[in-house]
Amino acid sequence: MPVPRLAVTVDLVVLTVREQRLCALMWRRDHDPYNGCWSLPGGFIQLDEDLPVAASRLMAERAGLADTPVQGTLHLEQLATYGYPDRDPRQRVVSVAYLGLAPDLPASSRAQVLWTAVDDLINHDRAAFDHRRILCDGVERARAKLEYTSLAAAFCPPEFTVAELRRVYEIVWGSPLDPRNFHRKVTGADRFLIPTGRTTTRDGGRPARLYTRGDAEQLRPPMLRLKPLTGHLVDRA
Amino acid sequence: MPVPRLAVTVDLVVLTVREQRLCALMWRRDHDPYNGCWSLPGGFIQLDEDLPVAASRLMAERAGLADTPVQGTLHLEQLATYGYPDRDPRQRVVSVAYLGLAPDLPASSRAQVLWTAVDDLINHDRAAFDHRRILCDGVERARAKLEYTSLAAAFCPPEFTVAELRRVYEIVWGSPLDPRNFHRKVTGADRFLIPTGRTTTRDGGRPARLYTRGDAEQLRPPMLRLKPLTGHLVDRA
DNA sequence: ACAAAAGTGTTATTATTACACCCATGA
DNA sequence: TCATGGGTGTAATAATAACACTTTTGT
Repeated sequence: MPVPRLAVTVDLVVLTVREQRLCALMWRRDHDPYNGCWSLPGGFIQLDEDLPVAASRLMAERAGLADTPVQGTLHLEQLATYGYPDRDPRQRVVSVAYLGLAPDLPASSRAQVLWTAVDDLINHDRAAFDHRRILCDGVERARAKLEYTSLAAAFCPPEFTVAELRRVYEIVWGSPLDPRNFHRKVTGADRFLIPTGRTTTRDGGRPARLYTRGDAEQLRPPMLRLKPLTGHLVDRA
Repeated sequence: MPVPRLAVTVDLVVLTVREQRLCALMWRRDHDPYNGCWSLPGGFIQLDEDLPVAASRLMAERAGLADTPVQGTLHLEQLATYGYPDRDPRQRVVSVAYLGLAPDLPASSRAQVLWTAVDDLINHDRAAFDHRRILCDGVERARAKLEYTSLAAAFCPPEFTVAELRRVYEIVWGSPLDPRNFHRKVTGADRFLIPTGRTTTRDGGRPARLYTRGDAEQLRPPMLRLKPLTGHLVDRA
């Protein structure tokens, strides 16, 4: 019996923190289906292309973000795969979603792709296909990973202050953190932050020390947010 | 330009604990490529079939485990997707891997599918395709999730003792835990274990209370294993 | 009675929380 | 000098780790 063959796409959930809000890079559709709705940037994978390669290519082509705008800052990881039969009304498409975290960069020059606040996207639901669901899964993954990894630094410029890092946590989690305790926790964690020796006053007040991200990928014990949120699983039979 | 179409499979990493070892359900290949090697049970998805449905179907067809041998015990979740171009020498295949956790059940009656110790599989490397890599990712996911979820109970029969649960942790993590502290931790966690009132002496010694799994999915604060292992990411561009 | 495993108590150490307080800059 | 945010100290609470010790069975 013949092997069924399907169209496979890569969709990107690219998140950043800008203007005190968690934002996602969204594509404004200008034709049917879902004309006028927001969709995640993405596209079909090529026959000779590995999945992460396709994700990087689409990040440049469709999201307008070159692979390494600042060295080492752009994070890209596989999120999950979505494949129920009628998720695209035209044809069956299996979509491998990738999660990208970026500092506050200028997006593409194209007007079609825009940073959009995640809250608005989730509440007003003008998202095409199942992209609201994929976006939610990506946001929840990012929230969870801030707890036990150094990923928050991916939202920051190459050099950042402890308070800037804290604001990332507060905006992504949507809850305030004690500045003093946060400071001790992240500066006390082994290999988590590396002081550069420089300082900045860009946030006003007393000069703050600047750090770069250390090579520790895990944060143990984790930073804990209260209310674990009803952790809705990505997929379950 | 035409949309490329690819073969899509679902592969299963099904884990259990038996005879004091962590075991995976493996398929002994009897034809090329990789004749004589072990491969993960799996197969092509059908055109009208959602991914979790395909995973359940293949769990029955190829792994010989019916969907609910014991109600609620069998856990199935999406693991990751693998798609680099030459992972199957015959044709390009994108594979969505699922992770299953099961109590110590008799596997299929077919001789072709067998419980095999994970240590041996990883050390001797007689695995077909990239199935060693997928297996490792599944094992690492299971290890990590024992820390902060109640998933260890998925390896146990419907009613189990605290010591049986502890042995799951010890075998999956490969390191001993203090029985007293473990006991207090899991019995003290809210909604984690529900006492049935019954006891058993099947492990010898003083009768142990039997529990069923509670409805808490998270364990906070987490159970922590030392040496976080070099957490190798599933996928990264 | 004894071995074996379940389960409880206790204490030292470590981490988190919730603050008071001081420090260094720009205006 | 004052407002603003950066950074340190400290004491109460909670969690963990490392034990001694008691309980309840089978043999």
